[in-house]
Amino acid sequence: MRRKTGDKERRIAEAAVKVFARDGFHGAKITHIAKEAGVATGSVYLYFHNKESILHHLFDRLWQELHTAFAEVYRADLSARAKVEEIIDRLLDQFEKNPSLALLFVNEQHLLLRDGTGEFMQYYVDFLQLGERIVREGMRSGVFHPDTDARMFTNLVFGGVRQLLHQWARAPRQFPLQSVRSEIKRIILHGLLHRPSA
Amino acid sequence: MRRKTGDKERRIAEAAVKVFARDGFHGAKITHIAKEAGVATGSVYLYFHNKESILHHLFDRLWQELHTAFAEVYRADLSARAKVEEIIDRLLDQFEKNPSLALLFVNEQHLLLRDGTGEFMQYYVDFLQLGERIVREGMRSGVFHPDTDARMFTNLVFGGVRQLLHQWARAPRQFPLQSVRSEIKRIILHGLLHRPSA
Amino acid sequence: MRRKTGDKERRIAEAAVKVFARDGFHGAKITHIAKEAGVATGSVYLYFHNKESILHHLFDRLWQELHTAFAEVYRADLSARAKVEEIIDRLLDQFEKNPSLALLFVNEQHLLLRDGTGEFMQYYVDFLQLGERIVREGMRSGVFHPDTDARMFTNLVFGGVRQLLHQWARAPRQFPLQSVRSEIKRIILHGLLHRPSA
Amino acid sequence: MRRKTGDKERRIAEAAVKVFARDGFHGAKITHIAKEAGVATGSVYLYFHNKESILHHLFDRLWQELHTAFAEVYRADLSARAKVEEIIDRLLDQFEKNPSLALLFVNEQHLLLRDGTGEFMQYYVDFLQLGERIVREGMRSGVFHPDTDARMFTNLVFGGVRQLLHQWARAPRQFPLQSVRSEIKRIILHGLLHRPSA
DNA sequence: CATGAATGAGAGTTCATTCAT
DNA sequence: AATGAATGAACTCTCATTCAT
Repeated sequence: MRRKTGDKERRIAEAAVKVFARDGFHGAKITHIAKEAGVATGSVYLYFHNKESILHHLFDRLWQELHTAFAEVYRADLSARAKVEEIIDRLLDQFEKNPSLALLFVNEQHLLLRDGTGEFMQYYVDFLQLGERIVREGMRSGVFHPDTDARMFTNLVFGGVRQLLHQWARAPRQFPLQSVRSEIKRIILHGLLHRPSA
Repeated sequence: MRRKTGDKERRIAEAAVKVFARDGFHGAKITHIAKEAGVATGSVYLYFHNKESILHHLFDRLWQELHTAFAEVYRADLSARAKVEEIIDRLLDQFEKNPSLALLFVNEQHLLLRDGTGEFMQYYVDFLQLGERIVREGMRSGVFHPDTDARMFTNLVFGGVRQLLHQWARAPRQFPLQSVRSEIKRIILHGLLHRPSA
Repeated sequence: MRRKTGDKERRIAEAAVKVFARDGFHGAKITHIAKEAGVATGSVYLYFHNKESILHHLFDRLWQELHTAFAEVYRADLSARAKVEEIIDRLLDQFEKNPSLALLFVNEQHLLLRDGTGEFMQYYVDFLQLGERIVREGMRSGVFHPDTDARMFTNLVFGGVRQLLHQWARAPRQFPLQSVRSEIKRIILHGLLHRPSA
Repeated sequence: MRRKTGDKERRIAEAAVKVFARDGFHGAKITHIAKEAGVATGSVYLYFHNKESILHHLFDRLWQELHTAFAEVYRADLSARAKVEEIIDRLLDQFEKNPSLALLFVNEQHLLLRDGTGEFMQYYVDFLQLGERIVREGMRSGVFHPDTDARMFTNLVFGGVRQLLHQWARAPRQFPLQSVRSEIKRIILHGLLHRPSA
């Protein structure tokens, strides 16, 4: 028999990231994914139930990894501020090596949010709650401004990071990830206003 | 209710906003848009060249309006800080009456960004530059922190607003636009950190 | 607009009879049916939900017509024997002009019997019951043999007619419908045995 | 239970009868047949050239057995009437132990009749001719009615048996094979009419 | 011989777009 | 200008068959 090589699923998944990122989920043709993966069309269906399940798989995996990273940060012995900074870093780390994944993340997640199902959904919700919890932690300890709305803050930052990730993926030179990291932190921590007295 | 007068184009455009928002651009069927607009399928093609051009039209119009609003703010006799606040308000104003438009804005714009063409593209780029200019203006006058990266800041805020707009459109109760406005401003102006001395 | 000509559905239905009869349901391609009907592929789906529903439609219509004919016979003022003969005639009448319909009837009905749904199913069951009732009627009046099992008889005759219909459709010369009619009647009424005394 | 010895071909054939009967030839998947036979998918192709040839094989074997049985009857020292009765019995005997085989016989034979090839075809034609010969034999000896059309009669009976076999396979309780046997014989021999004088 | 993963041609169906009325 | 029936290209998915192991 022809033994399952074991990397075929990964090859298909990686090809899908690339093609979904390039053509968008609806513009992506299974045939192209198969070709990109060096596999026959039908083989895609040996590993994935259908086109949409490939997308689900990718987001499930992505968010599972993010979740793991975030949980680690959350449990770490760090100040709330350090946790906020670390989470931003971990989020960006996830995409640093793979701009295609960033484009997928930024452009296609709404397809899955629409129906609200999928393993990844739980991780996504957890992530937002975790962000809120850290913010409240910092508020209790007096480091963060007491009037902060934790949920708004978390979403604001998440959306900002997402947008910058998008810009980076489209033009890495103009938005070097190193600057992205530091600028995000500076702005969300200190705000835009200049306070010479501080 | 308006009857079949000369406003068919607008009726189709409005129907498209609704259907695109509900079903997504690719899930939306021209037939449904026509029905929603109270118009025959073929009539859609009397006013729009094809499906994609409807989307282009919607984004062109949206960004043109945003552009007008932003330009007004930019030229106004306001402090840089007030301009930043005002721009956020104008951005949210645009969607306040129309959650469907917000969903369209948030979920489907990437389709048009992909190829980088379209009238709206110029307005979008202009908007980001205008944000940068205002930030630099504030930096020069000493109100904004001198180390701010204007482009990063603008994108961060734009992404954050986008995300909160999304949340609002999906669950208006949990993200009342009024709170969204004030929280965004507070956070981006003062940052997350608490400075009792300030 | 392009007015619905009204005969397109019939053209498709008739083409389907022909193609199903020739190639079998599974061997039949929608494309071929469309071409045979002088219609575009997609047009088939304006009139029928899917391939299987064409088959359902054909059998529904066929059995509805048979049902009407049978009910007429049943209600007529005829002896039980005359009714039996008449029903056989009506059954064959239905196919006399359309050998393809006969092949469809003979070869593909089992596909629909499998799941037991469809409008036609009721007519089919009714037909068999009606046959039984006529036989019992004749038994009561003493014309038919008292030991006859009405259900078995009905099925036997139905099966026999079906088989001869099949042979006729495949080789009309060898099984002229006129002989088929008279032979069936002779055999089922008098049986195979020769009784000189009778 | 037999283990993987040299009987794979038979195991596949038997599995095929079951699966073809249950799902129909076109609904049957080679994979399912293989699984049912306890064999790998590819192994099916070691014993059969392709899917259709499995069907051919089954019908060839079936008709060969029927042929043997019929030939035996034909050569036996029996009256024409007894031969007719015996042939009906032998036909039903063949399926008595295997309702799946009956369903296969009844529902899928038309697939092979279509092209008219296959070993079984000869046996099938022979069977019909043999039926005719017996009928003529009985006519010559004066036992059967002289006006009988032997070919029509044979087909009528064959079709009737087929139909009753079908009913039995679908609902054995309602059509017990024992009653089926006796009723068929009674009806075809004596006919439906009641003749008190006889 | 046996295996079952891999193949890829092919079919049903959808739907943006066209066009006769 | 307006209509909506008609079109047909194109895509997803299936599954009989093959073949490396």
